[in-house]
Amino acid sequence: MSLPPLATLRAFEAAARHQSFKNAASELAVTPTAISHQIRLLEETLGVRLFDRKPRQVVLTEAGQELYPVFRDGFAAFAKAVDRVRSRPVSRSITVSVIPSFAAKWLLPRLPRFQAEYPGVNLRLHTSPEAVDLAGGVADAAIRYGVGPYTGLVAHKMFREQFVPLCSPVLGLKKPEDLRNATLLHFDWLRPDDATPTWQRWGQVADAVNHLPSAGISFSDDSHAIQAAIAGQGVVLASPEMVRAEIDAGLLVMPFGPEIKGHCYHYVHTGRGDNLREVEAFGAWIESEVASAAPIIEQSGD
Amino acid sequence: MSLPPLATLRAFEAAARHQSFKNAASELAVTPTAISHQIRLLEETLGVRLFDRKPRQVVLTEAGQELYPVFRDGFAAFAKAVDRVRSRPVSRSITVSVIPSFAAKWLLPRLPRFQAEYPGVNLRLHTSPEAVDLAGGVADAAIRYGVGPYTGLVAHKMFREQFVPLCSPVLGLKKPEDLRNATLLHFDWLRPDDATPTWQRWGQVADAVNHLPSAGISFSDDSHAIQAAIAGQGVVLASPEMVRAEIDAGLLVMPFGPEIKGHCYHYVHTGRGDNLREVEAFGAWIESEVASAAPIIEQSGD
DNA sequence: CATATGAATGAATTTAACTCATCTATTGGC
DNA sequence: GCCAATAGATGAGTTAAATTCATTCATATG
Repeated sequence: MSLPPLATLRAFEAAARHQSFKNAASELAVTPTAISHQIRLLEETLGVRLFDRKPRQVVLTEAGQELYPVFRDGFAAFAKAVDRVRSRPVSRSITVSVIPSFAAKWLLPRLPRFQAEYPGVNLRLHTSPEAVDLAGGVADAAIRYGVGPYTGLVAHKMFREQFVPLCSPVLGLKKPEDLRNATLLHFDWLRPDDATPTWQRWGQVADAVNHLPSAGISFSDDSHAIQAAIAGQGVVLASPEMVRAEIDAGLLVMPFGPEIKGHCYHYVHTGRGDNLREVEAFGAWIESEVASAAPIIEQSGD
Repeated sequence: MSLPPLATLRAFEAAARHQSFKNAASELAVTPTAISHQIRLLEETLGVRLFDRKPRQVVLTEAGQELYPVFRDGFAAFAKAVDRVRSRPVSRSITVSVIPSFAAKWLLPRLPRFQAEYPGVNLRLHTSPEAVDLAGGVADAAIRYGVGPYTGLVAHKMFREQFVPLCSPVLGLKKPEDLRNATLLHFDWLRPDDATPTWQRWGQVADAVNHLPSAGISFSDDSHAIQAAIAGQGVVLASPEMVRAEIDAGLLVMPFGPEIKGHCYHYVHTGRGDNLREVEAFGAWIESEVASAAPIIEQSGD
C-alpha cells in the first residue's frame, strides 16, 4: 500500500472541488503554482491525467472523476474526527489514593506548593488504609507503602521509610539503657512483616534487647501513639518524616539510634488515561519535594 | 477545515495498526525517530495524547482509539481508489479521421516513421470525405482541410495546401501558352469555395486565361485525375504534396507556375479523453513531419 | 548483572514543498 | 481588432518541513 505523496491528494481534492487551481490555492493558503506542481506530480505518479487543462479552466477527466469522491469523503471524515477529538473535554482533575497518616503528615503540609505550581490541576485525595486497585477507577494514582509488586503499573520510588525512637524531651532519655525506666508505646500494624518496625526488632538491631522494659502501651491508631509520646507517656518507634513538624517544634526528640529500615513509599499509576499528563505532573512534583527535603537522619546508605 | 499535517496522520495510522513505532517506521520506510516526531507533532497539534508510552511499547489512548479507525478506513479507501486508477486500462489506441486522398498520399507513406517512434500506439485511420464530428466518438482526432471554425476543439495548423499545374513530362509543356494544345483535367470539388483550385482561378492568377483551352475532362475522384495526368492525357491542377512520390519518380512534373493557395490542413482534437496523451503525441509527430519535409515549391509567403 | 529492545530528545542534515519570474492561450471589454 | 485580464504551465531558486543521527532512558530478558 504505497500512497502518492499526501499533499498531492489534498491539492487534487481541493482543485476538484473548486474546479479551479486558483481557488484551491486560496483555500489551502498556497500559491496556484504550488497546486499546479502537486497535481502534475500526482498525475505523473499515477501515470494518468486527472485534469484536462483549458485556458483559464480545468476539467476533471474520467479518472479524476473516479478519484474525487473518494478523497472528498475521506478528508471530510478525517476533519470531522479530528475536530471531535480536539474539542473533547480534557480532564484536569486527578484523584490520588493515600493512607491517612501520610496524607496528614507528609502530603497536606506540602500541598500549597503543588497548588502554586499547578494552579489549573484539581487534586482530590482519597484516603484509605487499604491499597486501592487503580484499575477500578476509584483513583488515578496512589501513594503506597510497601514492596509492591506493582505489576502493570508505573511506580516511582519516593523514599524509604525509617523508624527511630521518639519521645518527649521532658523524659530526659539519653541512651538505650534509659529505656528500662520508660514505657514503650506500641502500634498495631495491620500487616506485620519483616520490615515492620517493632520494638523487638529495634532491640535486636540496637543490641539492646535486654534494656527493653516489659511494660508498654499498644495503640491501633499510629497518630494516637504519637500523641501519647508527645504527652510524655512513653517512647514510640516511629518515622521522623511523619513528625517533622513536631520535631521542629521541640515536642519530640530522637534521643538515640539506631534507625531501622522500613519499606519504601511509591507513587504509582496506570501509565494511561486522559489525565496522564496531570498524573505525571503530580509525580514529578512529589519527586522534587522529596529531593528538596533536608535529611532528618544522617543516611547510613540504602 | 484545517487538517493537521497529513504525514502525521499517516504515521499515526501505521503506528496504531502495528502498535509499534518501530514496525510503522519499517512499513513507511523511515526511521522510528521520524515516527516518534510525527506522532508527537500530531499530539501537540491536537492537544491530546494519542499513545501512552511504555518502555518498548505504545498503547492507544481513548482519543487515539477514537481516531484510528477513521484514518485506517480513509487511507485504505485512498489506496484502493489509487490502485484502481493506476491499473485502469490506458487506451493506447487513437482513431484519426482523414480524407482518403490525404490518407493515401501524405499520411500512409509516412506511417512507418510514426510506428517506429511510437511502437505502443495503435493508430486507426478512419477515412471519410466528410468532416467527422469528434464529439460523436467515431474518432479521437481528425485531419481536416478547410478554414474551420474549430470551435471547442484544439486545432494545430499543419501546412497550407497549394496547387500547381502537373502533367507527364512526355507532354513536353514548358510554359502557360503550351496549354492551348493540351487537355485540362478537372476535378469536381464537393464544396467549391473561394479557395477551390479551379483552372479558371489559376488562369486569373497566372494572367493566362486566354491560354486556357476549352476542352477538358472532369473527374469525381481526384486520384483518377492524377492517374490521367500520369498517363499523359492532360494537365491537372493539383497539390504537389499529394504527388510527391510521382514527382520524385519522374512520372509528373510541374512545367510552370504560378501556384495558387488553397486552405490549410489542421490536426484537430477535443483536448480531452483518456488517450489525450497519445492524441497529442500523434499531433506532435505530424508537426515534426511537416517541419522536416523539404519544400517542393519555393514559398512565396504565408 | 549485562545485554537487548524500543521509544524520546534535540541538533544537524536532507528533501519536498513552495515561491517567484516568466510564458502561454484564451476571454472579455472597449 | 486590440489590449488588458484571467488562469494554468514551466523551471530555477528559496524555504520550511521531514528525516536522520547521536545519545539517553526505562524496562525486559537471559
